[in-house]
Amino acid sequence: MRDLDIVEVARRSGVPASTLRFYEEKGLITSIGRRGLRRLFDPGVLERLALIALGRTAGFSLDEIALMIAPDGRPRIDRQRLTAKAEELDATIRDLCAIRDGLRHAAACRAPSHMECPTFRSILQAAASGARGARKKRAPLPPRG
Amino acid sequence: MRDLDIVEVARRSGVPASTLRFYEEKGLITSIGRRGLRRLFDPGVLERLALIALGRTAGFSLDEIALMIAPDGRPRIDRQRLTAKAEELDATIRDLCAIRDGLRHAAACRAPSHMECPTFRSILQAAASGARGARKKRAPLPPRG
DNA sequence: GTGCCAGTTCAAGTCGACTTGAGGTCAAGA
DNA sequence: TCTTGACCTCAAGTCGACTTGAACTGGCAC
Repeated sequence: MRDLDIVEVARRSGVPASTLRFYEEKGLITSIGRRGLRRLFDPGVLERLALIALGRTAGFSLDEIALMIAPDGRPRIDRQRLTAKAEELDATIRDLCAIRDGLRHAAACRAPSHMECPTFRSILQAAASGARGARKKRAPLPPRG
Repeated sequence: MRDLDIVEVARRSGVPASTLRFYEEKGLITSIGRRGLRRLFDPGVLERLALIALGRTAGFSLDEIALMIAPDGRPRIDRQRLTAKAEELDATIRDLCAIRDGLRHAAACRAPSHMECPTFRSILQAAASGARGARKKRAPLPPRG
């Protein structure tokens, strides 16, 4: 495949040109030259962008991702880090499942007020104790389609 | 239970005083008076804060939550909204499960490079097509314990 | 009564990931 | 050749949820 200009990369990857420039500035991707003003990229940038998207969805920050992607574009990944992140995701998933079930219950429940429904109250309890716990920042989820 | 001053509410709820002031300013909670300078709150504020925490964990913004909590503190919740949010959470959960499995696989996989592992590549594919899809903002997950 | 500390107000700052705006430049079409 | 339109750079702005800083004040201990 021939080199791609920024417009082409944007089109194929779904990542806006402004974001591509931003990523380049951050060192997440590299352009290999210009055609006129336009940046040219190696087609491999598409795979790299996919890797970045993966990392973002997993909850890594751009800075973390930058550390994990080797300059040559191949992932340079610390297995411990991956495992740790997987466990973090597990916790997140458990929470979200509980909340989702709570929402479904609240939507279906016929108690006169949610506050009088034991199920809802117990969900509240869980949420409250979550807030009371250690306040560690969890990476936000990125936009999704 | 007697009225609680802001320090007490902070202690019991785990929510910093600065955040309580911020929430009051936003109209999410209401103080019922002062003792000297200190705000006093009805003990019901604790339940309300739990409700707010629940909403945040579910991915609602503070503004959305403000709309859902009636002035009297009892939830005023649109069942459709709840169901919609539950479905959104389902999608999120599915994504996160896939990513988590991918991370676990990547951590365990013995392929010389992740890029040569078909499983990893297929995960990449999924991430990439996610990025390509409609770019709707998903609410970030709040901090958790 | 007077000093101190922990509360108060209000404005401004922070953080991450981008986006937007103003003004500049280049390649291609008329 | 000249125009046009798209990309360029660089700085600044945005968004959400708070936090922080400076300056102020009220109740309580001494």
